[in-house]
Amino acid sequence: MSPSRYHHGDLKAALVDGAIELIAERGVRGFSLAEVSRRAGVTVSAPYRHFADRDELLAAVGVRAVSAFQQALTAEIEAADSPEQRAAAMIRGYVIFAVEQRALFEVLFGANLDKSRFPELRQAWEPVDDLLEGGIRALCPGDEDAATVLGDALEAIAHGHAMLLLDGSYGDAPGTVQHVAARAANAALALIAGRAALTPGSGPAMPSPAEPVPGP
Amino acid sequence: MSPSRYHHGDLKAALVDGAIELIAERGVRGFSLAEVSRRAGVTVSAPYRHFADRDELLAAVGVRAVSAFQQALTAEIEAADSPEQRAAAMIRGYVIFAVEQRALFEVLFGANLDKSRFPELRQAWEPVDDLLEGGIRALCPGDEDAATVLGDALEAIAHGHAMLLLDGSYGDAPGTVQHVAARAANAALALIAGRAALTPGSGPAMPSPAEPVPGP
DNA sequence: GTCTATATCCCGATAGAC
DNA sequence: GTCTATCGGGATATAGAC
Repeated sequence: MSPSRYHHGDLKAALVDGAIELIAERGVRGFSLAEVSRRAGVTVSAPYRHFADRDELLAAVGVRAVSAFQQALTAEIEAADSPEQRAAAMIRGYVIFAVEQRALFEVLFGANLDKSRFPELRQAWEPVDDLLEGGIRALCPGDEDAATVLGDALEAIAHGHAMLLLDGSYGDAPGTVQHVAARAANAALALIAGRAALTPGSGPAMPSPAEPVPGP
Repeated sequence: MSPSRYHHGDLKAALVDGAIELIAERGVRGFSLAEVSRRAGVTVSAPYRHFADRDELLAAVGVRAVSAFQQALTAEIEAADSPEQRAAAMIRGYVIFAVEQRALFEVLFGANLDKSRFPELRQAWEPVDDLLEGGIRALCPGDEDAATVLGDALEAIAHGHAMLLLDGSYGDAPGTVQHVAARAANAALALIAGRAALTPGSGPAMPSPAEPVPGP
């Protein structure tokens, strides 16, 4: 069955798939190039034909993760019919993605990849940025600063719920994911309803140093 | 002079201190018993006289972290004079603590300690939980469920801002920490102002959770 | 209570054979 | 493109000397 020399069909793709599986099992911390190689049935040196080092493989996973994230958010948005509902749907999709694609989510926000080294990663984020930012802007027509502040707060709501959910802070009873996602969406609606309190000083006293959308 | 040996000193405390320093430099991921031992000036086997294993030292750091967290939140609360301001102050303290005591914060939320193994950790959390949930209850007199939902949402706001801030999503310009903490507090106030949308089913009938709101 | 020494395991990365 | 072999590093943890 095994010839003395064995050429893999598409090792590069197999390594990315294996990395996702491994991260799903052990988290980003438990990821290692060696273990991924083992699972792909190749020696630890084989991956270096396709990736310069460990981080380059992680970055490839990251690109796929951003794409999946974008797809998930887009799917959620399509079912909504008002700016408010669209924002709530995005928050809901954000939380659900974190759980259902936990490995990808961990790579997105926990891999600490060097963005300057992997410009394709930063580039992959752009459509997601547009998606999030554009959805929020509809809530604050003609007020860019307000949209940025509101967008950051909404994202923090999504991210906070997602992280605490992944940490197990909400327990693991059946239905918890949908429950928490729904509550995150409701929190988003509550924040939108009370958003007048977001900018206490009516003027734009504090220009934001923040980037509109995250990306590790 | 700092002693290079702890033969007759308090190695246990020195290890906890060193662990915090190390985590502050390299994060929880970069923590290792070996490196902490090196920094304390003892061999890698010495800590095993005081801690059964690596996680037991981390748990000791965790207990100290919870205590410091509680202290930070309490200090913020004391300066507030209304339930809303108290909640906002807690969120602000939460975010600032995450940055100023980053190592402790990482242990609290990123060490993934087995709480069933370290009941003292779970016990240490109880006063903090009471602080967070109790402060919220004043906003929802006589409605425990609403208080829980609101409390979880507020905590998610704090946690989301803190995590994104630590991840560098908001950049590192001077003043960013105070700025983000203030925005998190404002988001808390906005959420409180619009909290009717948090419980779409039980509150006064609202046809749509978020109907058009007067713009800025 | 700490040290020396050791066992065992993991990792990332490279050189050269085929 | 993959393998074999290897280097250099680090980790946790234990046994026994002092």
